[in-house]
Amino acid sequence: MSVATTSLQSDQARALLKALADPLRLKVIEALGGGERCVCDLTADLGLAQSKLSFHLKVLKQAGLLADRQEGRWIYYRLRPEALDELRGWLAALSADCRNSASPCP
Amino acid sequence: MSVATTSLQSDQARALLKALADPLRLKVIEALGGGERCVCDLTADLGLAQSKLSFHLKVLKQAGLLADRQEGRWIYYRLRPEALDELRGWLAALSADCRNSASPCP
DNA sequence: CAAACCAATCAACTAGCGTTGATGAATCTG
DNA sequence: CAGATTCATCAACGCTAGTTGATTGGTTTG
Repeated sequence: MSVATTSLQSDQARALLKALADPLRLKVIEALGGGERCVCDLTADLGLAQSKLSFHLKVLKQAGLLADRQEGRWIYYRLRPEALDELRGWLAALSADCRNSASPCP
Repeated sequence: MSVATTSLQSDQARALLKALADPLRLKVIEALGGGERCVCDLTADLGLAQSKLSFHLKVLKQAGLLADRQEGRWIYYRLRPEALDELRGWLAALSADCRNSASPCP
């Protein structure tokens, strides 16, 4: 039996999918895979306009994929792997359901 | 060690995410969770314009999430759970990577 | 306190995505 | 073969999401 992570609603899953389905945001996610980073580092590493990055960070945060923390005038962002795991669980349920499929219409 | 399902490229994963990140397409996916269906059934069940459904089926098929098959003048669509599994694997890798994260910048 | 710095926000613009209604291609029925 | 049925495709439109550059708010430094 698996650890009962309260399974996602369809809408919540869609919000995560939508947030992830952008090339820039995916790069941000991957950049944060290595650990917590402040915004100024991310702009430098990814070569992005500050405004642009800020927009995407907001989207990711609102989707629940990122958490942030302020320290002085820097703001550090980090991944929330729980969000990824929840999405993974949702996909697993979807995949499982479709295997014991009913017989095709005759 | 995990079963080596050749892990997805970032771009391929993004294509899947993008295809899934639409309310209508998600309903189609869920409708096909119960097994193979022909287009006319889907339009009826989901209450969609034929043209609209056809558009989304194309998107899902191009992303590799669906497969189809013709029988007479009907066309049956079905889920490809492999695609969901591949995406799940990709998410797992992402989640795993970000756990053994390097120490935050000092 | 003034200047410098970091990041969020805003308004204006652009482009891509989904919708709509009509048309076309293929198959079956009478 | 003519008409009907099923589905894909197309062009035109509208809307939402992302981009851009400037401004604002908050923090630190001199």
